[in-house]
Amino acid sequence: MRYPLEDGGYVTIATTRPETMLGDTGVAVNPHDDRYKPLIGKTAILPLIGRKLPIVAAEEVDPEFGTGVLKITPGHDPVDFEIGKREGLPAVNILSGDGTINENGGPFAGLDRYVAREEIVRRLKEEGLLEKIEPYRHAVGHCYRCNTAVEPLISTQWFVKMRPLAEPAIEAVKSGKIRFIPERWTKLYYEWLENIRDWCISRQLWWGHRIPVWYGPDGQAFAAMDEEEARAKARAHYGEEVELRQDEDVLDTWFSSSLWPFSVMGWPEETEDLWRFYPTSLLITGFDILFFWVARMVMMGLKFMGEVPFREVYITPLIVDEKGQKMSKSRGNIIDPMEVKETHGMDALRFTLSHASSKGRAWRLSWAQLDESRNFLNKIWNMARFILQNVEDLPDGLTLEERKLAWEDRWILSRLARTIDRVRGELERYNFHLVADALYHFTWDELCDWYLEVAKVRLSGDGEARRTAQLVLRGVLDELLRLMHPYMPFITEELWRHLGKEDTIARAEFPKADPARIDPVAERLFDLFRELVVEVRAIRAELGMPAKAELEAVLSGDREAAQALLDGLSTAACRLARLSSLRYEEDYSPPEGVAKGMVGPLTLYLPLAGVVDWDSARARLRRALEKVEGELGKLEARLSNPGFRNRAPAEMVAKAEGEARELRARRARLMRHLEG
RNA sequence: GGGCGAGUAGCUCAGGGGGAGAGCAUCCGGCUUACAUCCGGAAGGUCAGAGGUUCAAAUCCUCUCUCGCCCA
Repeated sequence: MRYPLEDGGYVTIATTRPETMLGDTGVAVNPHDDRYKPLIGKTAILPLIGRKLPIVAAEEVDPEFGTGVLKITPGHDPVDFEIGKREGLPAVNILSGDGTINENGGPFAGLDRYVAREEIVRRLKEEGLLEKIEPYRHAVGHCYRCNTAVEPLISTQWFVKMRPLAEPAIEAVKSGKIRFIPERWTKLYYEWLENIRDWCISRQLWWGHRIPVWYGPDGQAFAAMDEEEARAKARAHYGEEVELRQDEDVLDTWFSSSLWPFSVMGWPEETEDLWRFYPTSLLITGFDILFFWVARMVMMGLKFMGEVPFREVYITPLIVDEKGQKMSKSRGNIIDPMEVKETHGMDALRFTLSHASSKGRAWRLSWAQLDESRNFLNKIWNMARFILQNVEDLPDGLTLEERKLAWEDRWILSRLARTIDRVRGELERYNFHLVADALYHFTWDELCDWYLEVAKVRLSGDGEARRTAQLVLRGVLDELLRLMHPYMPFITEELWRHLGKEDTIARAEFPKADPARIDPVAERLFDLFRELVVEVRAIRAELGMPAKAELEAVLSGDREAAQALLDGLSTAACRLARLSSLRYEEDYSPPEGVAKGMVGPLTLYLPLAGVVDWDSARARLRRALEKVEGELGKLEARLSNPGFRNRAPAEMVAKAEGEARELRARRARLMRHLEG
């Protein structure tokens, strides 16, 4: 559109909304734009209307965009409004509430905005003021419900003055009355509050909490708790009864939400709940509403209750799909909780979310992870079923007191005690994913893979040994269910009842570790036992032994270690490693055709029959030797560094020396076996 | 322009000063009476790059690169 200049000539201005010209009160150019610099301070004439438009300088104008000349319509554009305010240009509203042009539109008054648009274009064309029309993809906002183009216009709205509210909210965090986890969010919180702007709380919606303000006939506003109070205020003001009209707008939902910590407990009544439960201890929410909600709850809590609404704020990441994209229906990457409920169960969803929670910004959720959780729950179910089947005949009243525990009992009880400690510790630090991890690995890798398998030895027998195993199994299940319950409430409740409990598990005591159960001796021995079983299995698998062949194994080396192992765990070792026998010989001289392996300070001899790849056997030993030499090389380099000996803690030096000693012994054995 | 987060095994991610871990995927072998949604074994990584601090760096500091988000 061409806007004539008072002194002759014209400037050309591009617009996507020609009808807004009716509200133009100025023209702006960029002060650094040489093309238009001379025009600053001059005057343009608004076509069709004749209004005089001062030409002003504004940094906001992008010389590259359009023609580089901007028409200023303070009444209908936010940027123009700012410029207009700065330059003292009047704001003219040309629109009525129904989308028609109002009396400020001169000859176009009464026309629908789109009709007016066509009419204006036609008239400009007639007057030779239309330079050209070209297609353009614009970014005018549309209503997400009715898809109507949204027209910015100036109106009266209610604002909350934020500065006086923000100061105490900053102070509450600075003084430590509120703590953010992870701590880094604190910074963002400060930044927002320190640069806070007044908050517009009027919303032009048809639903919601209506703004509690009533207007008299002359527009005088009366804010009140209800209409009756407003009426009283009006009566006092006018000295007579007048008609009142309530503001038609509703409050921003975040305004109502900011009152939530106390309004849900009955505020403004002084209820018992309010006294008892305000402030709460912990708020858990996503970082995306740190400003919208969290900061505002703090401000309102301090304002109306005189106290912070919560002591700690745990900020979670945002749930996204496995590619890191925000879940949205239009993108089609939604994981629907209702579908998860059918296919995997809510426990699986809960466990997955716990396990996948992290301190980053993305909380990735995928069907693969849900599968993993479902498998874990299935494992728990089967583990519990096995235990329950095996303790059916356990009489009431028996306890572990005074009973002689097997090595494996001491081991699993020790591991459980450590797991309980770990779970409690990580819960206190809000490391939910580490809690999930601890539960997962204790249950699967220790209880199921090792303890249950070893316990089968005694369970298949009878007498007191069987009773002890049963008691340990039942006890471990009992504690483990309580420990897992917050992470998987449904399955644990169900199994709890199968354990014969009357009351809900939700009311049971959360386990507390008994330090006396922590048993490093049993852990060391059981580790050696596991090493033995794994070594036998590995040798068979790698050397291509038939899976079913039962073997006679011989141990030699450290007599003491072998003794404890054979005394307590040889039957279990035979069962788990499929051995027909396991014995110790101090100076064993193996015949031909014996595979050799390393088990801690012991050497394992495994006479193999059948189709065996002896080259692999030697290769296996060589690989072991290479690994030992590699590790030993690094250790010795460290130990020969004077700086390490002088500066590192003595226990680190001692540890390295011990490890080097063991590796040297192992290396010697490996070399001997490779020669033989 | 400013700020924040992420970059570790093929994939998804833990770990956060003492020498690298999980699940899935891959390869080999198993229906061993709780579980094939399972069991056993194996392979796979100069922890984005470059400097620095330290006896010691995936881990702490600085810079660079890539990706994502927030604010203006």
